[in-house]
Amino acid sequence: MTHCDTLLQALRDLGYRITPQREMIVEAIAHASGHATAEEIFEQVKTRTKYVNLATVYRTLDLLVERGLASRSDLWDGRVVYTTMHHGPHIHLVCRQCGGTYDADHTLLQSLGDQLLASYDFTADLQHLSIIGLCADCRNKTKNAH
Amino acid sequence: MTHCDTLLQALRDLGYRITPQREMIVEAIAHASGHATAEEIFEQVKTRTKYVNLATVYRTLDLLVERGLASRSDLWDGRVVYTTMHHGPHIHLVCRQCGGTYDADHTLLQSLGDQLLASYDFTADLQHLSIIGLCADCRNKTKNAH
DNA sequence: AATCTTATTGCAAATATTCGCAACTGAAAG
DNA sequence: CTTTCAGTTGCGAATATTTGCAATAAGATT
Repeated sequence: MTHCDTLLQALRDLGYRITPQREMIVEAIAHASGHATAEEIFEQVKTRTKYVNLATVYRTLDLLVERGLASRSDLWDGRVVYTTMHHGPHIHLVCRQCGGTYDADHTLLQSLGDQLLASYDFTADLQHLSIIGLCADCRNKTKNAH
Repeated sequence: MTHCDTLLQALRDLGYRITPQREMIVEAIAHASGHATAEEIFEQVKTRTKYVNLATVYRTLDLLVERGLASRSDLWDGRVVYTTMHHGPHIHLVCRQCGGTYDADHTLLQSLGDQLLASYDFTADLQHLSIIGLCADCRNKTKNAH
């Protein structure tokens, strides 16, 4: 069973209808290498059919995220990217000054997740957490960046 | 020295100009109890003067965040709130299904911050981190929420 | 296969946020 | 106190995202 099929089946199991639009959107995001923006996914699908609307793409992506089948990362400077959970987990370190992004080992979050579950009964999605901060470069030239 | 003055002085020290607009925006956010949206801050300032523009509010807030003087939290369902660093640090747990938010003890992030600095030379802003996930209520009724 | 129920779509309008650019004005220097 | 110049503002236009609503069509039922 391919990754797409897994996702589609998950949606079906949750009681959602599988429309041609959803199928193509899911295929697009599943096959995207790494992260993709809503716009990119829309463009991708549009190369295959004219029966898609950007609003539907947004709605489908929201749906996937809401159900934990995809993740949405707010990359600071306005970029918002989506990935299926299939994509290997990692932390996004996003520099609030230069907007640069760096990947960090997600196992650093292991104990945090456990504690949130134990203490707050909250199941954290730590697959693609974004953490804002300052990268080393920007920290060293903090005074002259405007 | 009041909290506002501290912020304004910090901006001045960084070489930014202190305009009446910035002064009022800083006062608004500093005095807001807890979190405030850009729109709320704009409304607040507008009760005092007509010489403010929403774009300026956004620009000033971005500036404060960029310089680490305030934090911006993306509260999932579209709400984006700002707080000065003065506001006590805590983790925002945001449920991706019901949109509910819960505060968690930020000391859970202590070691994470240390490790990110040690391993990636990245200074993480963990004062008001938002973590997406599923709250206990929503986890227990996953199947019938659409 | 026809029917029915209601989730889903498309479209256009509403929101939220950002950006380009000309006019304006802090604050440093004289 | 005046000048100067780069940093800021306001405005309107561009972008990004969401929402209301009528039309459409999955998928269950018969």
